[in-house]
Amino acid sequence: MDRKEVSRILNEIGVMLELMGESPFKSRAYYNGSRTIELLQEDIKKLVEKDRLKEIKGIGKALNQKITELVTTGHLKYYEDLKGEIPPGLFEMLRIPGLGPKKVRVLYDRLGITTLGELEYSCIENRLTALPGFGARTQQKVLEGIQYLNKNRGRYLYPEALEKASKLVEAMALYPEVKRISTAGSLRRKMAVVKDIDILVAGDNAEIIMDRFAALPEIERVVERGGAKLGALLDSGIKVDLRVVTPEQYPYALHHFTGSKEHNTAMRHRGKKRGLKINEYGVFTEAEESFGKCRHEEEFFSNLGLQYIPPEIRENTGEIEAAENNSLPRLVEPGDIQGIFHVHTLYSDGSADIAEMVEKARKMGMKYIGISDHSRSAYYAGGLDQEAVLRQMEEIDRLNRLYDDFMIFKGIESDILADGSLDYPDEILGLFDFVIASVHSNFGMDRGSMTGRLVKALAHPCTTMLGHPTGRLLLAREGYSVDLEEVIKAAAQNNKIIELNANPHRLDLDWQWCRRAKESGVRISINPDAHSPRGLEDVFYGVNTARKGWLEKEDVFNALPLADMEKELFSGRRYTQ
DNA sequence: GCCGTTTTCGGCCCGACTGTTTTCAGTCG
Repeated sequence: MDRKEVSRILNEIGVMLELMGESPFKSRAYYNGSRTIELLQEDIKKLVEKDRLKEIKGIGKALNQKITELVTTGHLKYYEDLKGEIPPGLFEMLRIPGLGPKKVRVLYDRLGITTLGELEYSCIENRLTALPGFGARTQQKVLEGIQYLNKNRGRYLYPEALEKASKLVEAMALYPEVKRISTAGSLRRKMAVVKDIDILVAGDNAEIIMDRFAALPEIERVVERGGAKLGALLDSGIKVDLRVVTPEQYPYALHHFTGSKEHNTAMRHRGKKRGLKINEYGVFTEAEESFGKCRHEEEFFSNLGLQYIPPEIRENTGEIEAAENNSLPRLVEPGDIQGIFHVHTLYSDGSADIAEMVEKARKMGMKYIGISDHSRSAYYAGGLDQEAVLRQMEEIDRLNRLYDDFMIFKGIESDILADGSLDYPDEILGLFDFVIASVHSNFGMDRGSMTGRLVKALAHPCTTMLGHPTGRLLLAREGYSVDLEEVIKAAAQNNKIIELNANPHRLDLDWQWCRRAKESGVRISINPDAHSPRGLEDVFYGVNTARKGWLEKEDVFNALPLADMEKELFSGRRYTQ
């Protein structure tokens, strides 16, 4: 059993313990354990073999024993017993806003409700109002919650949420009462998928600011409102939380509401050890006096003896320790990107010709572009036969003569066939400046076979990089089952690049794995997988993910200047007969 | 269930908001 699965089970145990009314600290121990395993850098099987799990902070005797059982046998009796006691429908009920473990437990104990359907029926029958801690309002909210769940899965891709949030922020910034404003939360941390939009405002009159906000045309409905906080639904269904603080509180609140929760928790623990209390209003000594003054987040961190931690990496994965030691990475920036690979054209399923893609790339300030249409097996996408490959190469040669400050590299996105081989004979593959090897078929292979398939493709001398390594489509499709640890190892051994597919529906490799690749010495190419000129801009979503994965300029393949890239692609890497 | 330069027992991050209550529990972030 792998790391991800172990992490999922520990988390589920935490939830079940809450549902059973166990000590909240006990379930928290499982949540912490789950998170720790999820972010584990080392191979969990090896840790178990060497009996080194117990050295990890947060893994004690009980968790050590349980994780060991899971990893070695694939089962955990404790987990299965718990599962036997709790109807699966209770987990779904937890997704309803306003229902937590305690209330779900009451519904189960008193009304015997075990599914969303039964719950909806009980609401309609007006049975919830008689329960302790419930009333008419709660019953109505539960009913609405069920309907909302049915209508919407409630998770959104980053670009959609960003667009909506930016509109709200721009509109609010025009009001004189709004002194400062920013998005916060997962959106500011640039997560690939977000649940809601958090907006923080500094101002002295919260009531007026909340009135202004509630009156914005995008706001469909205000669902909660207090003295400092307003929750609303947008017409698109996205939940927005607005929080108003005073200008003095703003930097602290911005840090607090940016999170992540895990980062904040660790920051507060660290503060507490130094006799400081950290909350959204400030940093305070034990005598409740303000500790240091700050106008910006930079000062918030420096007052606490830390380097400035960029929002993207506030995930409590070592950033606080690094900030303490002055060893935070210098994260890659959009301006570091020098060129763009993985570009489709009219030759296969793109919507523009090579010249149009080149012009757009040049406008973006790029110094090179790597054209890579689909290979012949990708019938559905108009994959290129050998004749088309040669024709395209001639066109690229012709276009290249037009520029002395820009380079078009000849490439292909070659399907990785089921047996791990590439889609053309080596004589053809050897003609390309670069080859992206990607899986587009036989997604259902078992983990071992799929891993072997990718490892074999990476070992091919003509392969330059591995495209969209897991094949996932966010909110739509799980990736294929593959052992990324092995894939990264193979990339390192063969000196190959791994793509970070920057299409916002993919963002594949995920940020945790970017970091793992970096540590293994594997460089990442941030590729938009563009099918239109506009699509080239997706590369910047990939930069977000790369930053979350602690990548620096040196870790990013397409941050290489043109001259260095020419050396990379025109020297020994290619297959020669 | 985890943890310990005061501790192997007694803590465990913190606060706002809602709806139910009449002083607070539960939920959420």
